[in-house]
Amino acid sequence: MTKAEETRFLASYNIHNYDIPMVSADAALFTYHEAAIKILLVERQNHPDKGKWGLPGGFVDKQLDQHLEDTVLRKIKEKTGVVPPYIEQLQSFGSAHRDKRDWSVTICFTALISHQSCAPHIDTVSDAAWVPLQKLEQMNLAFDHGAIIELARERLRQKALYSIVPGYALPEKFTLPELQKLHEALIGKPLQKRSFRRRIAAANLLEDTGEKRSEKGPAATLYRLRKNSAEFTFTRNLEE
Amino acid sequence: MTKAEETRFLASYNIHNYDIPMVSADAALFTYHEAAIKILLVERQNHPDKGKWGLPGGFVDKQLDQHLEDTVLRKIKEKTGVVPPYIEQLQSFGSAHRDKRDWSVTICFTALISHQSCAPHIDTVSDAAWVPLQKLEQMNLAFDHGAIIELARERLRQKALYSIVPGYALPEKFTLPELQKLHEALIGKPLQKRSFRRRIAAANLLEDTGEKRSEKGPAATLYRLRKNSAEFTFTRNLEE
DNA sequence: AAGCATTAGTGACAAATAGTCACTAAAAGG
DNA sequence: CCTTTTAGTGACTATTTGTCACTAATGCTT
Repeated sequence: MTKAEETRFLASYNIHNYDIPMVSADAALFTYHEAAIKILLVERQNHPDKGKWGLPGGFVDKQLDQHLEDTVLRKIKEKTGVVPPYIEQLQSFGSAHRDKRDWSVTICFTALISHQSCAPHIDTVSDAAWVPLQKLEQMNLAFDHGAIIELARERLRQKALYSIVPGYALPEKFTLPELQKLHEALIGKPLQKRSFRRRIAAANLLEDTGEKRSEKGPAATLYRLRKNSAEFTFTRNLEE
Repeated sequence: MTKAEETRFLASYNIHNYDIPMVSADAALFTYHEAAIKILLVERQNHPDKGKWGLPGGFVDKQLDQHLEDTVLRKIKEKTGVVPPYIEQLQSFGSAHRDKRDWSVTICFTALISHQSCAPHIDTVSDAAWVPLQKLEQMNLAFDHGAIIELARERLRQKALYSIVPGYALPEKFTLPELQKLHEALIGKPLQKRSFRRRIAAANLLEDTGEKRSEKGPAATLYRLRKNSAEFTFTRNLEE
């Protein structure tokens, strides 16, 4: 049904210009919510791969965008209503086959954001949703977006070993146990509390908000990320 | 003179198609020769920036190239006659201003090769040359290639602290003192011989060729890189 | 109100790995 | 044969992380 529709669409698709590839930018936007790492996915409204879910992104608009990042941020803002506090270029993917229309290049970014800061807006957008990484396996994503997410996840996993970049996926104020649980979720193994906390304290990466919060135990201190703490890297990895 | 020529060229340049950016791929190809880190530069034969030197690279050719890497490897082979043993994607640069013609995106790669393996072919190509990194400061490179090289160099510097990737810039057979001098050149500081050798030995990254070579002192063992030694990363950096 | 389970935060020592540096001995050249 | 240079190693120090028990704060239950 949609298969035949797509075939018809592809047959009529024709780029009659200089023989250059299409260029788009995509975002792997992660967050951490309810003990799960989630990624923002969008349901495609157009061919090809109509109906499948994939990364938010789109073609570079030469009028609207001055830089590659502008394209991604524009698309992220469309879906979430806000601009993420952390964004970094992941890698570009380009080949004759990754898009059925034509030779296509996508410049992919990894971004992190707190769940709360964009939850209100996402609720009003019917075609965007936070998907826990665990649920991705049984999903058939558009294009090569599955492989892209895989790479983004692996890179984020590495960062969890030598930086506190994952902290940008938490709310502005968070506790050290929360940050550790996020790192553990990324790495896939438990971490030593002592090692984890010691190095963060030594590098002075967090600011004490003066507030505390308690759930099932003693109150935990609420911290926020200091400026430029994304740039800091430890010279030694935590044990995997 | 060439300025007016370029202005005329730019005025007549017109992309009459879908309004999409140009896409090219460039290579920062490094080698180590005569105690200096050198990069392969090419003199531009066409506008814009005609006459300036820049990175080897060019537009994606949808007929010739199946993947982005094919574009770069094709261009590298044109200039050096060979395919480098190490290549990795660096980063993409895209903006409305980086190329005077139009909105332009370039996907940049970092590659390493031994000087000897491509020296014969380069000698026959008049518009390509190995340029020591120290000489780059007084050069006015094409486009944003100066900034790209800066980034590639910094990334390579990091790799010198936690991998032996730089080894791919040496001949197939090399000595440990040679490798260490290369790493020191990248890092900009002397390294502890003991620390440097100990970790390489522990990780079993090199294969003893059984041969030795001597210059002004005792004969040094000749090693070659084991397969996949580029993938290995130490969990702890050397001291900077 | 007292007791219990949970857990934030820390003290103290072991383990692993890099830094330091002197030392031996192998080449090359005079 | 002596000197200079330098590949390679032994042995100890320093630094950082791993380990784990322990204290005490908090919410919940009885």
